[in-house]
Amino acid sequence: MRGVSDVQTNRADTLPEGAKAQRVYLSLRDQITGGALSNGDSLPGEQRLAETFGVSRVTVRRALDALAGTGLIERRAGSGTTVRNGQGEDKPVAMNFTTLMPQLVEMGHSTTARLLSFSYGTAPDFVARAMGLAANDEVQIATRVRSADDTPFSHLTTYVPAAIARNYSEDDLASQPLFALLERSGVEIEEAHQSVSATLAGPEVADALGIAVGSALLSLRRVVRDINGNGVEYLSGLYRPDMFRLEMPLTRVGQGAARHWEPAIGQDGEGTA
Amino acid sequence: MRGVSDVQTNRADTLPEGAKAQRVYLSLRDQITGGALSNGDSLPGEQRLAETFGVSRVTVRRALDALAGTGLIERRAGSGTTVRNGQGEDKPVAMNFTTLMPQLVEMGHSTTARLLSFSYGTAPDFVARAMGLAANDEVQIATRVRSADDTPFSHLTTYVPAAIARNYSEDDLASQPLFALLERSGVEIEEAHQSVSATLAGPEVADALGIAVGSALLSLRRVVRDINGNGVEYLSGLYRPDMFRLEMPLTRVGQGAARHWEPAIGQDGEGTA
DNA sequence: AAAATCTGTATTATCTATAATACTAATTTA
DNA sequence: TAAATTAGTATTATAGATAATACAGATTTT
Repeated sequence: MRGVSDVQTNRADTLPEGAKAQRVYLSLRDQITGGALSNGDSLPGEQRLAETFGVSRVTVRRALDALAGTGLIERRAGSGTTVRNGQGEDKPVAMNFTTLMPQLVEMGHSTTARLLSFSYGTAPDFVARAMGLAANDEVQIATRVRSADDTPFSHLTTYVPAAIARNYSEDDLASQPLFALLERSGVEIEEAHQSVSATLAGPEVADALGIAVGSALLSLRRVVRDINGNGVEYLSGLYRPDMFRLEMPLTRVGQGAARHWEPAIGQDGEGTA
Repeated sequence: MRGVSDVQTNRADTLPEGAKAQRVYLSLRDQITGGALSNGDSLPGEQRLAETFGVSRVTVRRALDALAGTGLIERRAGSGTTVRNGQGEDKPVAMNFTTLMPQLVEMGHSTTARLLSFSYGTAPDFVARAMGLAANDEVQIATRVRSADDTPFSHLTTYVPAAIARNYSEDDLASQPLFALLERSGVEIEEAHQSVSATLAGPEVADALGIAVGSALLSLRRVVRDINGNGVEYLSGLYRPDMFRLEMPLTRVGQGAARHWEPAIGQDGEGTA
């Protein structure tokens, strides 16, 4: 009854039931995947963890059970618990600032898209406002999940004015980046505004991304306008932080008071190899 | 025993305790903020919601209590529950891409900093690796919390090589952006690499930011290097998504195959007024 | 070998989320 | 006005998460 869950490498569907155990689990998990706890590191003892989190040892135990189930930690009686962060950081998909719009083509990974829903309807309030549409304007609403090497990493919902959206098909959406489709449709893209934030995974998104409800997600909102200032795309994207990072290499240019930062294009901070 | 919690407008501290209530809360919240439920919309009755989610009415009630606490819904006996997606978005602190390094000076808000901890020690593995230091190199480790209008919104931990850090005092850290202190110390900053992701609030950070353990946080890692390629600062920043957004206005420049995106400097997408 | 530390396991008690039910008061609808 | 629907409130019961405690087995340290 938990949707699609028995996948090959679903290391994420083991959330403990209790609320406190959940927090301990999620907190430790993020410390590991986030780099605060590296591979060989040994965790504090269960008793100490219990004190740190202000819960009982049983609760800590549940969280550790879940973590051990995902393979993130290894426990040995007498010795202790050590981090088993499957070594090399797993190379999450990195979206560079400058290659941001072209939506992750050629990333070294083979990314695929799956269309979850597709419909036409009136634009929601906040979309209409952001894009500068009338309240009754019709838009195409599509939700897609993108995967890298068969692991889903992003949940994207796009709103495109119906007049523009008619220029491409449903199949196009599943196979090509929306960005390319827009330009193919003759839209002259001029400006975009992006806002990055964070949120928690709700049931639907969690299911689609193969993660636990309550996991942290990177949230990105994007409004794209053409040369006339008309909104042509509204994107609401949710990304798994363990699979996806937004990278921004910067260099400092100019002299004196005019000295400021600019994106370092053409060079990757970490390398995408 | 929950640390500082009775703040004026902390709407982020309302995650329900129970696991089922959490799911209902997150699901409804996402439907609202995601646009599936717009402003004036009225929700189904509590009894119906209970049936839909397969939980009891008490559980639904908890979720709704939390939603009402955040101001996302409004409940009236006899009438029902309506979505109050308070449109104006509450104007959180917005950090523009181009003004990113100067760390939020002149934001329209009065931001203050509080020094949580301050010490010298050997750099953690991941810091040493990222900055290109030897494993035993000494660094200054400082943790600060920044607040806007007395509401904390960011939790920053910085690592600076001891040799550089000796050039400024502990008091300097509490009053000035680290960035300014570095340049004052004669460091010639040349390059930075930032990585944005998301994570969950652990006990310490949650307490410092006045939010609930398990809340979503925007996570930013920054490595700054000087003209010789030596790492001079490593920053690990956690930001409350309800108080902080990373904004990126972009424009499309160039022609043909060379057409690409560049940050639109000097113009704010939302306005910082 | 002894001591200390750790996970593994078990037991019991308590607290709390959840469920089921009933009722009141406000509001809308017929 | 009467009926229906709704949120607000309260009560009771149950199940499950959590806490507190104790001890055994494994491992490391002294």
